[in-house]
Amino acid sequence: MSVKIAAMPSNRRAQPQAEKRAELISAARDLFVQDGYDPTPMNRIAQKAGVTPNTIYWYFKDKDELLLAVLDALLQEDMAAYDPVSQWPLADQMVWLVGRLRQTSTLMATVHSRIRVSPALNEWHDRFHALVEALLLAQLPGPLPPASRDAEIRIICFAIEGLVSHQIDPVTTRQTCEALAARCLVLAGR
Amino acid sequence: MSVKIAAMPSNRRAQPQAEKRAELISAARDLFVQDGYDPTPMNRIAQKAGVTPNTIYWYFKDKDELLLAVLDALLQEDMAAYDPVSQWPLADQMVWLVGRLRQTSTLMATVHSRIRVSPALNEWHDRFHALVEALLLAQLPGPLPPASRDAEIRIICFAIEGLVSHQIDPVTTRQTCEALAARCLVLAGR
DNA sequence: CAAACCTCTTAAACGGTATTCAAGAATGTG
DNA sequence: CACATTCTTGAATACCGTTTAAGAGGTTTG
Repeated sequence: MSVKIAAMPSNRRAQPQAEKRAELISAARDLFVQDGYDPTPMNRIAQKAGVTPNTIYWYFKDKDELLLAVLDALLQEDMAAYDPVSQWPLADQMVWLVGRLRQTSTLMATVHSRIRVSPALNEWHDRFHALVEALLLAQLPGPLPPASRDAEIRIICFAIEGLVSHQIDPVTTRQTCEALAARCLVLAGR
Repeated sequence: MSVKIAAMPSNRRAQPQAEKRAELISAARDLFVQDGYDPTPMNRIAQKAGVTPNTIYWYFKDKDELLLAVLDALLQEDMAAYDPVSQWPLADQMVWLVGRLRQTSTLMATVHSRIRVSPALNEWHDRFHALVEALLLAQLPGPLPPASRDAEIRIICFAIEGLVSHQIDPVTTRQTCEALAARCLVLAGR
């Protein structure tokens, strides 16, 4: 308790730090999306990134924390891709979103099944839902009565989740999205 | 290739067979529902049933097959409990169903996340959805145009799944179910 | 320059998992 | 009593996520 009291500045090379982390996230993302979370051993992630499994644990506390980073990366990509879509008709937006999320549907199922076991994942899931609901709220036509408005948003949100996680043919998917959008119009027109 | 050609009649004790199997299913059910599928080792299931882990593998091929048997048992109970409920108003039925399924919501998430990995579980899930949709179809008020009818059933089904798997307070749950039922009335009245 | 230090990497080990194997006990049949 | 079938088990296998202890290699400091 003598010498090194406040002498811990963030000194060294900072670039490789972020780069390696990004490489690990990228490798994990590919494998998680393709094979699923549970079936992908840390083994293979490390191998794909050209590293020993232990190395991952210097950058991430857990396999769960790695999953969290992957989810953040995917969400960021989705948000960027959504930007131009936000001008489309509501039903088309839903169809687009379903198709987009379907590519990572296995991870969506993983998130739901790990919510009870990982508090961090639970928080991420809550933030994700809040985000989607906010986007949906901005897209609803006209002023709706707030009581039914919230219910409507929840229904749309859950329906999208259902369409994503159960593989359903494109025609049926579109019909369902049209039905959801039509309902909002009916409510707004009243 | 000489002696025992066609000498394998199904002879022995048949009662203990089914009893032991039922005990294993019961033990697994309690643990799966309480702690979840993945966090429950075959270890503990065997211990709760007063058996060695290996014994389970004489009655069930897999942990997945054991899960399947548990799901069948739960479904049977739910169906029996639903019988009187089938006379209630549609919204009340939904609220009841959500509350009922919530008790096994962790298993529902497990099923969804293991669909891609276990064909048998996938089939079970398909049958389950077909069953729920058939029940819903019988409950829809009046004759609906078949195109929107199917979409409506899907939406209700997915909304119920969403209400079950995301913990949502009772008031919000009821509001959502009322909104779903109200929509059907609007469509039928038109 | 050298010593101390921090960042990063690794080989090896640990505890836990589902599942399999080989052997044996229990139980009805001839 | 032999015998085959049904059931049970102790031990082993293979894999997994994670930890530990040790060490390279560059950075700072005296």
